[in-house]
Amino acid sequence: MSEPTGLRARKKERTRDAIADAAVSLFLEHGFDRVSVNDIAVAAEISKPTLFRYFPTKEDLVLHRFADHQGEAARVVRDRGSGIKPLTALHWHFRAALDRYDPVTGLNDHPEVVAFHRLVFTTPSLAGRLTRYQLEDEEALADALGEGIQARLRAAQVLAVQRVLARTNWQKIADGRTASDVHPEAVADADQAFNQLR
Amino acid sequence: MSEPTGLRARKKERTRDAIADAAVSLFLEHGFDRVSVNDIAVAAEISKPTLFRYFPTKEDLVLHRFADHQGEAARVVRDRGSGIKPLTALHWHFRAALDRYDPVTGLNDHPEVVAFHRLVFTTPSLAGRLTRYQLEDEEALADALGEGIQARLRAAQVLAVQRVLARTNWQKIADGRTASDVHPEAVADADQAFNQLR
DNA sequence: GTTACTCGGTTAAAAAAGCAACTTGGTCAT
DNA sequence: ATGACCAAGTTGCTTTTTTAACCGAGTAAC
Repeated sequence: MSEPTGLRARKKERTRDAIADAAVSLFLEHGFDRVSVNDIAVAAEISKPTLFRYFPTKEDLVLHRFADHQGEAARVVRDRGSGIKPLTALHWHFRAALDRYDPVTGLNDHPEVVAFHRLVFTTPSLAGRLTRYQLEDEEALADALGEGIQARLRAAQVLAVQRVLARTNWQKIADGRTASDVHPEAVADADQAFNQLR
Repeated sequence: MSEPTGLRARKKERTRDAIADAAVSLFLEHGFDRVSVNDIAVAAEISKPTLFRYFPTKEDLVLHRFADHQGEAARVVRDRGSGIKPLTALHWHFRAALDRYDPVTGLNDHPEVVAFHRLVFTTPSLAGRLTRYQLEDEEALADALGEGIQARLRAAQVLAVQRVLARTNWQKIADGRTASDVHPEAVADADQAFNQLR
């Protein structure tokens, strides 16, 4: 089942996690701009070039969590069962994410996750970079949906909807409500939004 | 004060410790001969060639603790203050080791240390290899003491005395007594032995 | 305005580690 | 004794990491 991870692969993954963890925890403590990549390298006990071999930019130290979900929407569409419309596949996928309180849905009240979201959206360079990821995601989804301007438009609308939903959920959490409390509304919002898309 | 240890040196030392710890704990649990170097490599999460880059033989995985004290007697003699006789320097050094319950004196009742001694002295290949270390130690001490057969003889006698003292202490500990209980006798034995050497 | 820092990011060379396949020597079964 | 196996070390090759030095942009001092 699980790939026979060699020693090399296992250590690489651990190093990557250690770097990202050190970075995020330093960022949360002091703010993105007050922490240098050198500080992170020292905290993670690696050298600076090694850090950049794992993450292309300082921003990616934070955004890799989004990056890891790159192209997910496109994949969902491509891998949907036969006879299922793209939009329903995406809808189900989002609802499933909601049900497991996946952080990407904004529906997660773990303090760490909340602080992380705050970090991303209140740091300009991070928010900026995040939109680049979203653009690529959008392109991939467009390709999965077909060709021409039509596919592009639908891809943009779907992702815009998902962003609005996530942002809405996050806002309610930020106001102090719990994830499980918000869950029903989140599901209702999602259903309405996806139905409206058709 | 502390050497400015680079990243490389620090990690190397940690790896070395991790290997040795994994090895000794496996040996203590299953016995020296029932544990393969491969088992150790797996437990320490390194590859077999890497293991042998750190320790030349399987025995050295255990004996490095003695190896790290290699040439200590010689050093004590060379670094003694002016006007101090070699024998007194060695005497004081041994007494200091007794006072801090250094495992090399045999005067240490930590279960781990006791088990470790048992492991070394009941495993033929280990005991054998240990004598090789002692020989080298003896040569170094002889060189520090001077030249000729005279120096050699004295070196051999000093180290023989230390071995007897350690073995005596260890025996008492093995009989169930505590280190602090044995300590006065150990000091008296040492004083007598060293005085007799003059 | 020049000087000197700091910070994000890169480069080249050398050390270290991983991997797989090999040698050597012993043990056991047939 | 032959062949199969296992364990201690080794070898050659590749990948990863460290190190120190550098680049280019920004910025504060004077």
